[in-house]
Amino acid sequence: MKNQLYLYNTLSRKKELFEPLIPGRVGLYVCGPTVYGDPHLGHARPAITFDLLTRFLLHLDYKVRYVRNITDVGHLENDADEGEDKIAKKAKLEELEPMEVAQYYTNRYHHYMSLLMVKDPSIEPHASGHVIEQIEVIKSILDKGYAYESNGSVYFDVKKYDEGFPYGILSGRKVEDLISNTRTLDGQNEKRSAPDFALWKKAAPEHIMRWPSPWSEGFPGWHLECSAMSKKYLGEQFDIHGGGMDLLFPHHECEIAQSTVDTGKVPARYWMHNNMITVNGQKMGKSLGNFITLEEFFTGNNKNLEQAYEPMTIRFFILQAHYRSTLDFSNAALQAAEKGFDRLRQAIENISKINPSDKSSVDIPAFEQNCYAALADDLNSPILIAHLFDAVKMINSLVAGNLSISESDLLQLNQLMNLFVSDILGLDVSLGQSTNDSSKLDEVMDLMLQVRSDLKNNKDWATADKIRDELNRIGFEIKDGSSSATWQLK
RNA sequence: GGUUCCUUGGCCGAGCGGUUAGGCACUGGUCUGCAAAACCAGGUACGGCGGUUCGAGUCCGCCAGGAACCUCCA
Repeated sequence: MKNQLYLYNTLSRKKELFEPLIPGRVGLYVCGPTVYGDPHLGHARPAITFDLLTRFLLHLDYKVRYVRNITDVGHLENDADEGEDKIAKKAKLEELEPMEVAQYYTNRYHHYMSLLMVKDPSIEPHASGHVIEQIEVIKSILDKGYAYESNGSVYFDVKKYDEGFPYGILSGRKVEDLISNTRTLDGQNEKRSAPDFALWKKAAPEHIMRWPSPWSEGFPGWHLECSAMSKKYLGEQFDIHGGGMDLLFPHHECEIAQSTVDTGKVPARYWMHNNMITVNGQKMGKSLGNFITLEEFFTGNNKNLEQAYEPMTIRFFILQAHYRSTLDFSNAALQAAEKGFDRLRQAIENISKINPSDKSSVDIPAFEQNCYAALADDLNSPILIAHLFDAVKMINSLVAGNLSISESDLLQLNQLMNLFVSDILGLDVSLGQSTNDSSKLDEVMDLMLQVRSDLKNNKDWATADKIRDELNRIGFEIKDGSSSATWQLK
């Protein structure tokens, strides 16, 4: 029943059958956050995309080692002499220890990811904890002649690399184009050529995050941490490398070049890139200032938000679009997702109300096959969700008695809904009623409904409706059935 | 300027050569004292112009509009 998994590989620009290097095992590396700002909706996308991938791989019985880094050093704010580590800049602004800032945002990231039901990676290496490994990679590249030292900094020689290796295999860039089209930046004089990128940067005097190296007191270059840490934890070659599309160039292209010189191999065989989340058609990003933090989503405290949204609404919203498509944020879209998810949630609750028959008029194996086929086709979560809504309709019809289902099929249906909704899509469908005092609440509500029933029997519609309306106002939804009434918290 | 990608119904969002995507909203019906929920039924679509094909949102070309990357970024 489980299909073979096809994944879109950016390297080949087509869907490919996924075959791991070592049968039964998957090495996955995903570019994690730079911890200098609060996690926002953009951070949720790759986290959820690769969480879905991991959950599905685990379900397919692969042993997965999922490495997702924390970038707490190494990305430059400006080029060359103005070079300053982002973390350090923010730290000075707030007069905090740089690592204190990094730790604060790392904690925040973890907190919000767990609210979104994103599972922890197997290993979460910090760039700052792997400076030694990064220096080793630089030495290796220098030894092989593909890097040069300049004024205490070390640069990767892209032109030389391009002579013997296919620079641009991932992004399709050509070195000549890069040379002629690169925008004029300050301090290019240390580099031999514009596309060259830093492996090690000498720290400016005011730069407080610095480490000793054979070349200078400084810090590792832009793209080095991923090469060094993926090699350390997943080996010279591993299965899947993931990240946002905005990292495709230059980050991943440079990573491939570094690793190829260092180890002789393209580090990952499958490269997966999630698309951006946009606001009014424009990328949601730190530098654009149009991002909404996850905290704001959950509290509703942002001028762009008409209301607060539950973490599961956001997860469902993201999963309703394919990971390689842009997804446009709007309150209307979020609210539609909220209602849709609620219907799904309610249907799962309703499964327990179904009475089995001798035989089925529904096709559960077909439903199962459809779900697996959707996931196997490059993690097509929107198609999977469409099939789940077919099941919602099926469940409600079964409850209404329009369809019939055998006991074994019912058991199977229940398991499949649980599998796809909870285990694989990672959606928490519990309705959030606290269990502590719910029994007393149940008793009170039963009493209210009993009183209403008596009123209705006496044709006192006005009082009966008043009770229903008032309960509605408080937040209880009353559903009058033909024989009895039920209620639920809205 | 270079590279890559996108344009689907009121909104979101799949599909990518021939058969209902799905959700939200909307309309009619069933049920109900009336509602709500649920169920049944229904409508609205592939940016424009050419081309390939028996047949094109789906392939090709041109045009228009938009985006991402080329600079830290998920």
